[in-house]
Amino acid sequence: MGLSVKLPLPEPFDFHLTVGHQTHFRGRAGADLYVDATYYRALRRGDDIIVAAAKPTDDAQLEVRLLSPGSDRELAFASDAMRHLLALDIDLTGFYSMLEHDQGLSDAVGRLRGLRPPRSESVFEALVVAIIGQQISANVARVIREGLIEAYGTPVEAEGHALHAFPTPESFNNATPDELRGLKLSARKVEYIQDTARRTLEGELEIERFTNMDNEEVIAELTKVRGIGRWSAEWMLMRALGRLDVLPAGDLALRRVVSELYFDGATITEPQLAAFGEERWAPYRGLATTYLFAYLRQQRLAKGGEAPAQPG
DNA sequence: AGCCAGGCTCTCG
DNA sequence: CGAGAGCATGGC
Repeated sequence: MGLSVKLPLPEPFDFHLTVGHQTHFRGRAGADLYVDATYYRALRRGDDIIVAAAKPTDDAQLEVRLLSPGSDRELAFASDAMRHLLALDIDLTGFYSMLEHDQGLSDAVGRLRGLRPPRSESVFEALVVAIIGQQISANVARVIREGLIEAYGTPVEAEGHALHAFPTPESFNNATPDELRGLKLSARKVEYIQDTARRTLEGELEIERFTNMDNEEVIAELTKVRGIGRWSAEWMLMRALGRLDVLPAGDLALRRVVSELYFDGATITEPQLAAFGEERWAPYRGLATTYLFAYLRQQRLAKGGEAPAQPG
């Protein structure tokens, strides 16, 4: 059994699209699991692991269940976590009115109504995922991420499903570089990830340090860290801090999709995309980015035809 | 087979 | 300054 609570759903909210995007429409992606129309996640609270499940109810609410031992306190943690992970706290109305005046964007993402920009559990998770994803294709990054989480995450069972909490900074810090290289990371990415783990353990990357900074201040701070460039910092801003007006203009896939939608396939540079986005999408550049990535993921899925998403 | 992927650092002119 | 090499591996 276990404890549960029902959350009111914001409007608009599409559970399937949001969790599907979080799991790359594959049912499982790293620490996130989406099966039986239920979103599962194992979360860390200090040294404890809280296992939470979320599922929409017939009366248009979101039921959050606590699957690990605990009481009201743990349930409240699980419920807050789900609100954070699924971005239930943000207001999408401004973005949607902007969309009405943007033909290119609404043609591409008009069918994604109710998608919310899902978030990571922590700054550490967002940075590690960003570092893994540098330069390589989203597919390769996903494979490598799976391997790391299986090897270093904490295994948990949730209603018969295998689940992993995202690895701790300690676990990466204690690993030898050779072990991590064995998991398909380049020697350089191993350095970056272990350095990020060490800085996290030393308290240098605590989320509180960033919450009062504006985007450019956060980027300036993070890019002092070797291995974290502008793109990775922007990834962290979107995924960990939930910033809604971030445009990773250096992102190759984003440049290509914008080029297709607005420039007839002509190549655009990073400064061109930055200027275009500022004029066109501010203050919702991050939402536009999430929607375009989701659009790309759906395109790829439709083309590749593998790994069906859960029925919605 | 070879080339490109949701970057970043380092080196060199 | 800007340009170019190298990185690791999966997919086309």
